[in-house]
Amino acid sequence: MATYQADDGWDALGDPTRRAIVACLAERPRAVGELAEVLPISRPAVSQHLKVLKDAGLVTDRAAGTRRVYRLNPAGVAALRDQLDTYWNRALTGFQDAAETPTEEES
Amino acid sequence: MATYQADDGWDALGDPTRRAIVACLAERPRAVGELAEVLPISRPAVSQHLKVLKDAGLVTDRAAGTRRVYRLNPAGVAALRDQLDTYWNRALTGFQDAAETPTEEES
DNA sequence: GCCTTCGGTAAGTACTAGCTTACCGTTCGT
DNA sequence: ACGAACGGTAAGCTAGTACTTACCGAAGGC
Repeated sequence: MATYQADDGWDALGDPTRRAIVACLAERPRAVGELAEVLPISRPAVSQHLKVLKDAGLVTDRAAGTRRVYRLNPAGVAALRDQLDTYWNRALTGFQDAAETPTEEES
Repeated sequence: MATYQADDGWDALGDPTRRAIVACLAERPRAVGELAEVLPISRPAVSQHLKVLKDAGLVTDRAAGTRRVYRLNPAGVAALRDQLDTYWNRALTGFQDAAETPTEEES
């Protein structure tokens, strides 16, 4: 298998093409061929990316005749969102001591 | 420059090591050397990752003597969270028509 | 039944990003 | 002023991943 196996939703979204797929599926569910028409890559490449996204739990697929319709998985997206919330809360509660010192370069 | 330039916070979080750094900085701000002690990589590698995270707006740095203390940037984290919210909302509002058809393999 | 459409898989290639060591500038301590 | 600590940068190597074309199975239309 030359395809990449994502352990994590973050790894899956680390690729710009996969983010484009996710953004596309956020509008409405689409078949593999539809995605390949929009994106600047071949259809097999789309399949490989969809496999990664599916393994990461970010999309779900459903057979519809000969076509296979992929849609965004809200649960997977929510999982990432919760993790970001954790970071965000820790960053705020732990240390506001330098609220007036934003990213100074040097003296 | 052999260092990777992230266009996006997603690209920055696409790397497991950078996620470890972010998780570490979420607890409390740390200097570069402190991070290098905890992480299984060399100090220059940490520096390179911090540059990527800084360019992505996920961390901020502050000079403290000879040391340089990095901390998580709540604004950067919030930006990613908002984007996930958008995806999440679209996924829910656009198509709940198949709420009872989760990831079936085939007939 | 046949052919077409659709999509996943295999094999192979090219590029890029992450790591290392080596080096240099800066700041503090004495 | 000298030395040490801290950290950013350069150059180079390696690994892995994103892409391609070719092939194959499955489901529908006529």
